[in-house]
Amino acid sequence: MATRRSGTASPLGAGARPPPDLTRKASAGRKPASTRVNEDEIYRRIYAAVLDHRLQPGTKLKEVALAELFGANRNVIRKVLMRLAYNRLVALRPNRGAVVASPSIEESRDLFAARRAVEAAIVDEVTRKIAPPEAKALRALAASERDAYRRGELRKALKLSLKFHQQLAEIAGNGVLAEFLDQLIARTPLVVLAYRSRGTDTACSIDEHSQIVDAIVGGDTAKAVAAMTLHLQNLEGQLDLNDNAESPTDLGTLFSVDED
Amino acid sequence: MATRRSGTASPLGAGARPPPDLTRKASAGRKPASTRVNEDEIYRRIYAAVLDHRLQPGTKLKEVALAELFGANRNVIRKVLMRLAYNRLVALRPNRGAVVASPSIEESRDLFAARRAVEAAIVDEVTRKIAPPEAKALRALAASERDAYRRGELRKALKLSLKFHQQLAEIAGNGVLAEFLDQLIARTPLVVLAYRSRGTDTACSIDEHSQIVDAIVGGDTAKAVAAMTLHLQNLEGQLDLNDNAESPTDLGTLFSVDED
DNA sequence: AGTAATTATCTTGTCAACAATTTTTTTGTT
DNA sequence: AACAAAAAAATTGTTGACAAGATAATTACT
Repeated sequence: MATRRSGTASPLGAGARPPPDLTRKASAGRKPASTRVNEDEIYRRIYAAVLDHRLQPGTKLKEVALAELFGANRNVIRKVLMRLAYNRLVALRPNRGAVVASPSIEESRDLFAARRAVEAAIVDEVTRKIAPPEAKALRALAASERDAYRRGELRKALKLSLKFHQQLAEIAGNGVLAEFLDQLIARTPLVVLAYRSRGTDTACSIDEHSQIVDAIVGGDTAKAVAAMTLHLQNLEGQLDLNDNAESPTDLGTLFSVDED
Repeated sequence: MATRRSGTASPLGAGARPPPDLTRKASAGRKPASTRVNEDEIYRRIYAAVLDHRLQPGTKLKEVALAELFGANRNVIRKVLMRLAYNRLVALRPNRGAVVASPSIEESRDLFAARRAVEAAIVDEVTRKIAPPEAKALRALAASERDAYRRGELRKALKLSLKFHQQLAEIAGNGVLAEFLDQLIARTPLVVLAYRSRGTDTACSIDEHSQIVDAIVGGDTAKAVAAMTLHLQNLEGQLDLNDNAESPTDLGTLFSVDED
């Protein structure tokens, strides 16, 4: 029946990054159960599973299944799903449960447009106020990203790429914009996965980050903003965001494996 | 004791606007209780109470009190508080309950900077794609706002002002940016309330909206963006965002009435 | 046989009681 | 009296059970 989970492939591994948290618990690790994981960990697992294509868009995320999978209460799962819904990684339909989100083409375009707006503002501010040590740190980040990429460690490179963008936000010093950027960054991978055209790299084109740093250090805000805009446009350009192709939304829903 | 609520002034009226909702219920009004209100209504009530200064920053929002006040379950209250926390109208401290948020000066500045970034992007896009009927609608909005303001109906004027900004976002057609704007708009009134300098109007300076429309219709994106930026800077300029004054955070906490 | 209605099962939503933590009050000591 | 420690009260966090809604399966009917 439904409670059986013998042959069920449980594709929830580990390896994502901390989410925007609002109601974090202090320390509740009093129960020794091995499979027991806390709320943040569950969030990360599901997030990673979505990003690793282990959970396709449209897949239903049933509360009880997740609850017993993680050895957690259904309430905790519910909270995690709300957080994921807040970041648009899952869609929450009233009385009908949660499904992995299937971003539409339009939504994807909007997402990138929003990133351009937010990151342009960030770069503008960074260019105005950057100090030498911060510039050095940025260069170091871009360098290690490039190295990781050259060594073929795509996963690490992607991680460093994200770190680069977030570092810029931190230097800009605007908490609200940083928050927005986090939301956008959280949503981007799903879009990239859904619409990337065959044979292109998902990672940011390597030296673009270095070029952005150069432009920032140069002190020309317009030039720096242009560099960032170009960078994001290149990323978007690697995707198939034409209206012709059927949106994977419906396809994903149709072919959803429903986890057993 | 705690369950007594006879003399308790319950300052939760009505009159706010729909919040960013993720898990809306379809229809659950099967219970006839008169005091019974649904989740959205509770959200609006608390939101309005915060904006009307009936709930000062720092005021504790106890779950049971709110629950029996609205005739709702504590679970519902919890969800509402999470939504409010998401919009930074309340702060959620682990194991210590929720309090009405007290935005810091820095956060307030960041908020306005973010608004400039987001609304600049919106106006830019609107200027590129606006059609005559939309322009007409915008003018009508600006006009009725001005009229309401002249008639002294500040509340209505403020509402129309918000509507104007949201209408721009809708015309721009970017759902993500519209979402961001909603978040920013939701947070703005609390900041304005906390830091407005004596003797200034809270509402947007009247004809600025009309001027923005003029610039948009003119087709010059730079000019239109500048008009919007100026508008937002004027609004921010009406506030006391200097570091000298003690932040109302602590004051609010100290003087919190704690609802009875 | 194909389709509509009904029943059964499953899933989410709601609720109230219990546990753990924090805050307040009381008590004892210097 | 003032401060520190301990007890009591209040508040949040967690858990499991029940109810309502939605999906799937079965049966009846054309």
